[in-house]
Amino acid sequence: MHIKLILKLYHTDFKSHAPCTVTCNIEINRINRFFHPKQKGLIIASLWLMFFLGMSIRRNSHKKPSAGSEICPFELLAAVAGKLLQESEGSASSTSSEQKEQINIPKDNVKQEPLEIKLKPARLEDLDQGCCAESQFVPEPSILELKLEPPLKDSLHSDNDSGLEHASIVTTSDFFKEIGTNVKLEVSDSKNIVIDTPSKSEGGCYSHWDLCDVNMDATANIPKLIEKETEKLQETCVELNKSYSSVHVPFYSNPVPSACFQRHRDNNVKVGIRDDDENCFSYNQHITKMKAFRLQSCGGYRRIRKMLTSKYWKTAPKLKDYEISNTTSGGLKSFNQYKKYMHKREHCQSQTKSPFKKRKLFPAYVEETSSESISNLPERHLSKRVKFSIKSFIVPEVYLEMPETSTVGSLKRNVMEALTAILGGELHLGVLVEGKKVRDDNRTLEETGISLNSETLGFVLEPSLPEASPKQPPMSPPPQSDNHQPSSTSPDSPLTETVSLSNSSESKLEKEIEKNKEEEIEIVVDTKAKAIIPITAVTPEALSIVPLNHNNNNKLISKRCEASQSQRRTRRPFSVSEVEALVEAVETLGTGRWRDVKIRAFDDANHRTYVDLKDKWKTLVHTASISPQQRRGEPVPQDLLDRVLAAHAYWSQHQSKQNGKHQTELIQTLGTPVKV
DNA sequence: CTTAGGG
DNA sequence: CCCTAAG
Repeated sequence: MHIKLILKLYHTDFKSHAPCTVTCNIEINRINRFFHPKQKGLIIASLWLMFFLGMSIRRNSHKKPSAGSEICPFELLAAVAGKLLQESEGSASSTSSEQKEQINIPKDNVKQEPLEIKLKPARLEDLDQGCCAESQFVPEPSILELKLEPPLKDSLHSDNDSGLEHASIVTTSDFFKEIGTNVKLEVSDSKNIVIDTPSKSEGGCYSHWDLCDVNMDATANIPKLIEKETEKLQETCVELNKSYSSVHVPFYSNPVPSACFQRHRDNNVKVGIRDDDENCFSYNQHITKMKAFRLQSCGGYRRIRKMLTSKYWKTAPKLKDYEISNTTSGGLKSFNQYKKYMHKREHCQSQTKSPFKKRKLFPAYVEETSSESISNLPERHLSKRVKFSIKSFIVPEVYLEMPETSTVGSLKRNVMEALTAILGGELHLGVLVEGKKVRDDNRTLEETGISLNSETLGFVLEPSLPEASPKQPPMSPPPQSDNHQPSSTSPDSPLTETVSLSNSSESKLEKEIEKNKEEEIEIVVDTKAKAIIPITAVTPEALSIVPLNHNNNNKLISKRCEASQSQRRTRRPFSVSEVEALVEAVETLGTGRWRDVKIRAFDDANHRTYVDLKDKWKTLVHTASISPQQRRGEPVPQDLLDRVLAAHAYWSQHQSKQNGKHQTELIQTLGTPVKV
């Protein structure tokens, strides 16, 4: 499938001669390659943007909600989505009967190989017909072009014009970038960005979308701007939905998006599209940051297959016999090691994109708008809100071995037994960030990077492993009732969680041994979020049951177990303020007393161990000795680096570790080494 | 448990 | 950040 949607928005200000262009390219082909076919949510998500635009055009140009017979952008997009999804389904599983539904669009287009859609009401004047004219599926690659009108100067509330009048900013929104899209926003008027949809229906030459009346100060980030815009866009869409509720759009296997529009209790409007594969994307308020789904578990599937066909398969008795038993810690450890080993393998494989069958989670991440560079804040005054939307949980991986001669029936039985053993027992919930398991329940969202590092967040179900999770005291066993947010106890994360879940478990024996039980759980945290980042961070890491065979299996098993125990911590770059504190402490304490440094300057930062501090110092010294160009990450003020060098020199000379009386001496010694 | 260093 | 050998 090679669908490429190109969407261009031309934002032209005819009042001034400062044209603004918003270009948005969505290459679905790429998406298709990068993500699991079943991750239709993403695809649909990307199409949503188009949808919004299409809706807008339509509304503006026709002012009538009726779908009519004409195909408008929305339908077009929907159709494409359908097509795309169908492809995906087709390749994924062909026998399923559930996917017989066809896209309700002209078939002549369905088969099209490279399909580029071009809607081009590029000019205001053409908008009206443009929309319709293009509504027929154009066999030829086409482009959707919309002209966006800038706001009227007077309609803006920008009174105090900063000196950035003609600053041109080009940026890329995470959202688009992540889904293979590029958004360029050029703003000639740095203070205001307004995106309008052209329409001659209004008195003037254009009508507003009412969505991008964003007025931000000149220093605001463009991304933030885009956020706001998208936000408004979202709202607009919801509104539109009302009038479109009767429109039947041939979204693949699923009637209408409107059916998915739901309202959340606390006025959180949720918009989502659900496909037949229960991939439901919920757009909570803001769609700004749409993160790509990370595939991380394809390896598992492959491995299973491989194992199945491997001639090295050992005869494996009943799974039961191998249930992770908490016999001896030694045994457990070895098991963990196996996990680790496998995990690493998977990590490598995860890079390769390939079709696989695994259900993913769709946690959504939301970040507060006013999020200043949070990472820089000395201490969090404002606690960000994080929003989660968990699509489903993956059942822990199950491994089993069987003799080649065993029957499919026995295979099924074994699988079922294994699953029952896992799911029947106590389940724990694992929280993954960047594919790494967060073990400490007491860490806050911030600390774990869930809020900051919005990359990936995932949840996995795991059987209760007595020994494996020692420091996790009383975690509510059933995942359903589990808040499972490590933040629930965190002081600075005043999150209000609403957990609504519709538990629909079903079992399905996938091709080989795989099997998933699904539980749709939706967790909405907070209310005031600005951006949503659907993420898929499922590590196949979940616990697996491996036949503990007598001999050489133990080795692997051992590795596996350890993985669940030693997940690499999430990376948390030191902020400038932290560096400052570190430097200060080292200046007085020296470089050989990291525990004291820790106590002195990072006593409250549980996630900074003295080893971390030592390491940080090491890197700081290094950083200070290289050219600024070679430095990466958040730049550390030069004066701090100077202090680092000075302190480093001093303490290495004074053989460091002594009492802490060096402070004065140090100061004197250093005198005023810091030359501004 | 801490340090000190290599990875 | 992790891992570990050495105090």
